[in-house]
Amino acid sequence: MELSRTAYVILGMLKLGRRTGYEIKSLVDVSTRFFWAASYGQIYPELERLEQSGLVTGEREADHPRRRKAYELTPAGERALHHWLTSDAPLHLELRHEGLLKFFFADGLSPEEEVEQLRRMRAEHERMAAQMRAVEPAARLAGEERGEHHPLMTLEFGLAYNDFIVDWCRRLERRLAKGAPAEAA
Amino acid sequence: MELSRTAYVILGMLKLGRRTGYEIKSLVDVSTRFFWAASYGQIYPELERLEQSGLVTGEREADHPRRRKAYELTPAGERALHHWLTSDAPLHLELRHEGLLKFFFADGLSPEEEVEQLRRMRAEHERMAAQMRAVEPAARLAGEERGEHHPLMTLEFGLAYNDFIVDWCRRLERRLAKGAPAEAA
DNA sequence: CTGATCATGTAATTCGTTACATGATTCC
DNA sequence: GGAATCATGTAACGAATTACATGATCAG
Repeated sequence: MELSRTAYVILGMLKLGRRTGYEIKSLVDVSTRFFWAASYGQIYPELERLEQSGLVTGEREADHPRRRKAYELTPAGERALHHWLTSDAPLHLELRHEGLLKFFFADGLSPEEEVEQLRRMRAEHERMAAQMRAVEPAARLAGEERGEHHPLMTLEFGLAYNDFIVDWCRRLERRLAKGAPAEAA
Repeated sequence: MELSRTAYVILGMLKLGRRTGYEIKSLVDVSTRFFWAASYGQIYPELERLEQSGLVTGEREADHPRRRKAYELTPAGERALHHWLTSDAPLHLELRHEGLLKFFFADGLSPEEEVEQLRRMRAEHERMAAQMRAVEPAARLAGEERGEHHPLMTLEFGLAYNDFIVDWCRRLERRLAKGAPAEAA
């Protein structure tokens, strides 16, 4: 029974608690999104499939003021999640970075044009870092309350990661500003 | 005239010299692949489209021992490339990292299981770094000869980037080995 | 009462990979 | 002579985004 990565995102989120598709999507958008995104177009059909295969159970909540269907993990779902978490299958690793792609081809640009591009790339990573810092307090609180430290640690990684790229951009910008030679580090 | 990112990869590679589709693919596989991949299924049809729109010209090489079609940039192709390189359109930035995804959900794992996963993630990044180091001398030489420093600088970034992640994994592995508390950095 | 948010879903489209098919040439 | 590499292409499939449709409820 091969599951998609998105399926595991869902199983993982349900391990953290009973949730609707909408809630899963909202959570993803402030947490895993930075290294694994998911859209409604994936989540709802995948929930359907997971229920069909008995890895999750959905329940219409009659008490809730809104019409909604909340899901939780079945024992089989827990097992599937744990199996994936400990499996030695090759990891899907993928980076698509248009800023780096442009930089690769930047030999024809003037120093001014190049600095401008580096600034734009840096701005994007600063924006991401800011978004992460915005959710950090909530993540810290939730983590402490529930004894779950990994979501916060992943967030810290994301911050360090973005800072790393921001620093790299900044160094190059400075060097180019000083009538710089384009020599490597 | 909106072009795909893959189209720009091709234009960029042709800016560096006259090339066949096969050669472009080979080059991509040892250079941009780490932050922007491309397959034959994209390259050949895209070359066709680019020729149709007059951004590249292809020529059957009669002198060459093999039957092949080499392409080069037209002035319009050069302009399109330069326009993209200096444009302020939002950058496509995407990271998909199954290792981080697992780490995010790792609160249920035993320290041993977690260390094992971190090791696997580290191994993948070490492998990538090794691949980059393998092509580094050639990239350095080619860059010096032709005065094109950015491909090499991008490679150096890739190395630093992978080392950054490798270090992060290593730190956590050590902490976990010491009967570690899972506290954040 | 009105806009924001909660909530569920689907259809169309785009993007990209994988696998296959084919054949020539070069290296050992 | 046979394996590796050069070389071009396509078809099928899968993964994911975007946009759309729909409607209820909540906050001001």
